[in-house]
Amino acid sequence: MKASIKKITLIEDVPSIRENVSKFINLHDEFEVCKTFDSVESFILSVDHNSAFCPDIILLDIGLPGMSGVEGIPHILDKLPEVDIIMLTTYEEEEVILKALCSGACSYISKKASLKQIVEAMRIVAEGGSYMSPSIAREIVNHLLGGPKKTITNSLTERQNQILKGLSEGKSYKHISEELFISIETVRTHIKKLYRHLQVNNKAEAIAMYLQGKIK
Amino acid sequence: MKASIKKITLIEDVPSIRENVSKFINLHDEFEVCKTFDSVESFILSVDHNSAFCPDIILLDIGLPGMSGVEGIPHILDKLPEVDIIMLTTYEEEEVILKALCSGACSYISKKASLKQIVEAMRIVAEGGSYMSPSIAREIVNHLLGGPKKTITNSLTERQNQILKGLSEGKSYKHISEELFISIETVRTHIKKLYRHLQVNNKAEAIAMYLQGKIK
DNA sequence: GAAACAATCACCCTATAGGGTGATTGCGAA
DNA sequence: TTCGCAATCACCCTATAGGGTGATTGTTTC
Repeated sequence: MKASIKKITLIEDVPSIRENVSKFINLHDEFEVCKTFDSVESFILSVDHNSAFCPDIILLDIGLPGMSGVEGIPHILDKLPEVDIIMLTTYEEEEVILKALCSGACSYISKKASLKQIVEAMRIVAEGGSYMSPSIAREIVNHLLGGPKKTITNSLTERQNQILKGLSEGKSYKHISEELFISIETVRTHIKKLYRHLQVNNKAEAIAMYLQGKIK
Repeated sequence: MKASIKKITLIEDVPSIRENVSKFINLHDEFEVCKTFDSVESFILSVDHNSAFCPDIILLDIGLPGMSGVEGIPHILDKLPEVDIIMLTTYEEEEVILKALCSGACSYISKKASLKQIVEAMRIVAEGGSYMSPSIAREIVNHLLGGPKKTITNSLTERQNQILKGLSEGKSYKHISEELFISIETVRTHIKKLYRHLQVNNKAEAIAMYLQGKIK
């Protein structure tokens, strides 16, 4: 693993940054910048015209003209599902970074970081890790909980939760009633009450709340 | 903010660790260990009997006798929603740590880390951040994508996606048909086809797939 | 230019969901 | 000990969902 040279592609619209970063990366034996692009569009075109071309890591500017870096991630992963994407950010814009990570980027690094740090981030990623600053890490942990503190607002009874869980698994009222050894009428009663409690009018909305972790 | 002394509670079953960590933390002016407990149960009891008691940060052993640390997190957050929980782990068991973070822990630290590092992690958390090693960070990024590579399997047509989106927002067939300027029969046809495509039999299952990001 | 398929619409029928009202039991808090 | 409320069940009615079959139009692909 350590022996193989990782192929790097850089997508960045500012020529000077493109050149400086490329040069610095190429000073390291384990990395090699294969190609550089000034936009996601031109990168995609290149991949379409040469299916053999497949970098190991893409350094992707977050603020590109035309299609932004974040928008570009799904398109890139669509073509190259195995590639590791590191976002290059100007500031630590937490929301944008979180969105990039959710879209499939596996790490990010500030352009203000030293070139040394950029290479360090690439090493971490090449070894299957992901660099993350404390503030972004916390942001992500909050995201895991489905939004900071909105979660705690609603809360259902045990029974209501059991039944809502059943609903979200696609079970019918009848099926649920049989599983819980209660009448289908009782199931209906619980559902009516939990709808009112959640202020929704149908299964779909209730399930959406449940799956998005806005309950309990 | 910096001026206030953070109140720390330690939940750890091994007395020697409890004492050593407490003593070391108390050497630092910004932190103060208020109380220590040997189990989540005894901590909860204490909170119930003294509602005024509210630490800022809880250091929670992941491998406790009785209720484990991970199991204890929701119970603790139920009583003290605002508290920051740092898990104390023996090894970097990625699955367990991920589960702990999903349950509401905001960071974790290895017991093998130096006492200095534990205090460092506490500082990061006190400032609203979260410590995270590269391997755990990567694990979490993968989790954000809803499991490594399962996502890319299914894919629906544009129309099917629009309609599924409508369904997951709780809209009726009729409502959707009006929004898209098509007949309700057409909506029904699309839905029948997308159900077959996703191998489901009702709204609930389709919505679950949609919201869990298993589509497109 | 035939074959495949997305998008559109129609009619059949049954099953399921959703809203309203009302009742009983049993528990825990005021 | 009354009040509130969770859990249980019943019957009313209408709206919506779901499955089957079949047809037309237009685009894309081989």
